[in-house]
Amino acid sequence: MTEQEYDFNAIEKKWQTFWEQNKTFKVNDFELGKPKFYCLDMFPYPSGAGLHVGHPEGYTATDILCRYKRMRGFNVLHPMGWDAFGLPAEQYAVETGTHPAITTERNINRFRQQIKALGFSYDWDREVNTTDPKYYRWTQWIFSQLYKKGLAYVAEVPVNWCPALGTVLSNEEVINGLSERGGHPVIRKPMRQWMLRITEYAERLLADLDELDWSEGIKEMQRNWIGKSTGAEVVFEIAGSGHKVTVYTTRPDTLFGATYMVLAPEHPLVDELVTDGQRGEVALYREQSARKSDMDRTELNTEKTGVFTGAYAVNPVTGGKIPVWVADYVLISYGTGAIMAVPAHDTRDFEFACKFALPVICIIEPDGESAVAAGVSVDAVLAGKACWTGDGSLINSANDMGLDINGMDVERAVRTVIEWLEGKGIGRSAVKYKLRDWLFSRQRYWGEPFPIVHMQGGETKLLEDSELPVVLPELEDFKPMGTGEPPLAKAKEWLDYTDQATGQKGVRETNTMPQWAGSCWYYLRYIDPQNELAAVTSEKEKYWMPVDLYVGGAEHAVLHLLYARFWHKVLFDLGYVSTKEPFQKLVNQGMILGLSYKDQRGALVPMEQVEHRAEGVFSKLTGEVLTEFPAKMSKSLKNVVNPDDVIREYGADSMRLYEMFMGPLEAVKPWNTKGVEGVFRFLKRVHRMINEQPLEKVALTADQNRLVHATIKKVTDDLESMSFNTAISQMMIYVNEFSGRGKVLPLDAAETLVLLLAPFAPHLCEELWQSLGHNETIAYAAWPAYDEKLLQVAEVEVLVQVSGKPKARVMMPCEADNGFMQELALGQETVRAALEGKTILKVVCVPGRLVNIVAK
RNA sequence: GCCAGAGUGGCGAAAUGGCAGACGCAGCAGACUCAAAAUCUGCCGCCCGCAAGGGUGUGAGGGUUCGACUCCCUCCUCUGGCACCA
Repeated sequence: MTEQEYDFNAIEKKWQTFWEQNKTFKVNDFELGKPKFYCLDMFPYPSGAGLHVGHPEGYTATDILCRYKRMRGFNVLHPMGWDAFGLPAEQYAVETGTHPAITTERNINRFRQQIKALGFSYDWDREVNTTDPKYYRWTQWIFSQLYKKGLAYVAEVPVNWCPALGTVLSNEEVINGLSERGGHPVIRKPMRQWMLRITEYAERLLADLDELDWSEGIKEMQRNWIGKSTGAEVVFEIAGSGHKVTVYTTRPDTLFGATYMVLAPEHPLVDELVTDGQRGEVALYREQSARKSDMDRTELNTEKTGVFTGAYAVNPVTGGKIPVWVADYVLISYGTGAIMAVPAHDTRDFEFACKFALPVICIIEPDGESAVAAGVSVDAVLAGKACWTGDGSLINSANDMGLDINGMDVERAVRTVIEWLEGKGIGRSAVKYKLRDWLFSRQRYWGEPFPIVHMQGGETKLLEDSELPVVLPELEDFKPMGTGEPPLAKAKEWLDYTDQATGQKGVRETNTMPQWAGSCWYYLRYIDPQNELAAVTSEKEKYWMPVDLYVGGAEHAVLHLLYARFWHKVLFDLGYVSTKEPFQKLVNQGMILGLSYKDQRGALVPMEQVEHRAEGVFSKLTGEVLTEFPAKMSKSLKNVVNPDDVIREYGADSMRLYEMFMGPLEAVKPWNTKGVEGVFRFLKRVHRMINEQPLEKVALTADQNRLVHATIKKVTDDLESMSFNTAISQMMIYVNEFSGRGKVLPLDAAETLVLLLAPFAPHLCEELWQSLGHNETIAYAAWPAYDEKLLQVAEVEVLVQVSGKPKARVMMPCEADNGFMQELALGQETVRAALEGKTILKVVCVPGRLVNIVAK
C-alpha cells in the first residue's frame, strides 16, 4: 500500500458533505422495532463571539452517545436550535441601529457553520429558533394556557430598575447591586409587572425531584432554591388595641423565650401600631430601608438596625407584654413579614437583642455533649449570655393554661405547642417556601410579545389562538424610553387593536417575555417542529418523551431547569404532555478553563506578555517568574481558545477526541493545546495502521483476541456510564498493541477498532470503513459484541504478600482454590525466607489476585 | 455563616477494599536524517544506591481491616451555589 497522509481536512469535508446530502441523520418518528432515545443539548444563545471550546464539550459527549446508540439499533432524536431572544442583540441594536433580527441571523449562521464543522449528527430538519414567529406563536400559546389557568397575573412589585440601561433586570442580571452588563447601579422600584404563579407548584417541583436521575448536587440546589420549611403560624394580640399580628416560626417550642417581636419595615400594620411618640423615628427608618439598594443590603449584612414602635404584643403562652420593633432583617416577602424574636435560641435575634439591650431568656438547656462539641458554655446559655440553636431539654416552659413542655426535647415540644395553639385557636402548623412567583415581563424589544390587549373599558383581554402569533413590530429605534415604558410603546400602529367581533378598541401589552420563556419548552418543539396546528401532537409527544438524556452547563442548575419543569407540569395538568417531568436524566459538563498566569504579586498577566522557556514561564515585560494556574477563559486575559483554530490545525476529530480525553465530563478542567497533539498523534497512528500495515484475513492469537474483546467490553461499558476518557485510553492501548511498521494487521482487529472509534472520530472512521471495503455509512453499522468467555485467561499472576509486603509473583490457574493457592504461595523460596522464624497467624486468599500470609 | 463537590507525579488523569500512578502531555536518552520536522525505541513519583535493591508516598491527623486513594470520625485547603428565609 502507498503512504498516505492523514488529510483530516479533506476527509472531514467529504463526510460532512456526504451526511448532509444523504440526510444520514434524519430521524423518523415511530420507527418499528427500534427503541427510542431522545438526547438533548442545551441549545446555545448565539452570541456575536461565536462558539468557544465549552460549547462542544457537552455537544461532543451527546453526539458520541447518539452515534453509539444508533449503532446499537436505537431510533435517536438528536436536535439543535437557537435560544436567540435576549439583551445582547438588543444592546447591539441600540448602539449600532442594526435590527436584532439581522444580528441574530448572522450569529446563528456563524454558530451553525461552526457546529457543523465539528461533525455532530444533528437532524437539521428539526432546527428551532425561539425568535421565529412560527416558534414563538406557540410560546405565546403556552402563556395563554397559563393565563387561563389563573397562573399568570399582573402585580405591582418592586423590580430591579437600572436607570442607565433604562430597563428592569432579572435578579440573575444584577450582581452586588450593579448591572451585569456595564456595571451600572440598580435600584428597587415598584412597577406593574406580569408574574407567573410558580409558587403554586412549589411542592410538586420539590417532591418530583426524587424520581429524577440527576446529580444529587443539582437536586439539592433546586431543593434549597425552593426552600421548604415547616413550622407554625402564631397569632399575637397587640396590647391595648384590637390588632392581631400573625408571625411565622419554625421553632414554636421556643415561644416561652419570645421576648420581643419584629415587623418588616413594609408590614402593613406598622402604621396602625406605632405610637405617636415613635411615629417620626419609625417613618424615618422605613424610608431609609426603602431607599437601600441591594448592594447596601448585602454589605450591611453584619450590622443590625431597627426602631421601637412603642407598641407591645402579648406573648400568648406567658401573657407577658413584649415590645414590637421594626427592623429590616425581617423580610416582608417571606413568611408573614413578622417574627417573634427568641434571642436565646436564634443567632440573628441574639445579635439584635444585644445591640438594643432587649431581654434574653433561656428556655432550652443544651445537651452537654453537643455544647462542648460546638464550643459553647452551657452556663453562658443558661444565663442568657450566649445563644444556643441546637437540641436540648426545655426549661422555664410551663403556664397555668394547660401547657407544660418542660423536660421535653425540641421535636416533642414543637408538636406539643402546635397542638396547644390549635386547641386555643391562636395558631396552626404551616409550611413556607423561599420560592417566589416568577417575574415574567421585561421592558425590552427583543422578546416575545404577550398575547394580551388592554381594552378601553379597562378589561384585560387574552387574544384568541387564531390571533397568534402576535408578531414583533418593526422599529427604527430600539432605545428604551428611560421612564420604564417598554420600547414597544413606540410602535404606534402596532399598539392599536380592534376586536373583530365587537369592534371594541384596545392597546396591546408592551412588555415582552424574558429570555427564559423560549427555552422552557423547546425540547417539545423538536418533536414536531413544523406543526402549524399545535405546539406538538400528542402521538409524537408520547413516542419521544421524556428526554432520556439532557446535557448542559451547571449555570442553568436552578433557573432554566426549574422554569422548564414548571411549564412542563402545567402542560401535564392540561393534558398536553404525558410525563410529569421533562428531563429524566441530566448531566452537567464541567467548565473548561484556560491557562492563566500571575506574577509574584498575584496580578494577572495577559497571554501575549507570557514567555515560555525551558526553565519556566517568564514575563516578557519584567522578566520575572510567573505562576501558571487555570482560570475562566476571558477576553481580558486573551486566553480564550477558539474551536475554529483547533479544527484548522488538528481537525474536528482531534478536537472532539481531546475534549473527551481531558478528564471526566462533569469535572472542571484546564485546556492545554499540547494535549490536542497527543490525540492527534493517536488518530494519525490509526490512519497509518489501517492504510499502511499489511491487512490480512488471519485468525487472531489468543492474546490478541482477549485484547479485542476486553476493549469492546471496556468501551461499551464506558459509553454506558459516559466515561469517555477511559474508553479512549483503552483504544490507545489497543492501537499500541496492533500498530507497528510492517506488522500484519488482522482484518477483524482493524474493523473492530474502526467501529469502536466511530462515535468519537466519525469522519476518520467513515473514511477507514470505506477503505476497508464497505459501501454503506458506518453510522448504522452494528456495534461489535464481546464474548465473556474470550476474556478469560488460563493462568494469572498472583501476588504473594507476607504481612502485606509483596514477596513473590506466581502464575496460577484462574480457578485455583484457596488450599492450592496457599500451598503454592508457601512453596516460594522468597516467601519461605520471609517467614523464617515466624508463626503464621492467618492466610488470606483472593482468587486470581493475591495471597496474604499474616505472620508474627 | 449554610449547602454541595473536590484534594493522587512537573501537568491532565486512572484505580471505589487487593501490586497506586493505566492512558496521555511535558521532560530526558537513543535510532532514522546532512539537518530539521515527522516517526520509532527506551527511561520517567520522591529519597538512598553505580547497580541489584531498600525506604517512602494519594491534603493533615486518628480509626476500622490481614490489607485503605477507596469505608468511618476530626481538621485544613480549593471550587461552585445560596446567603438576615425566622
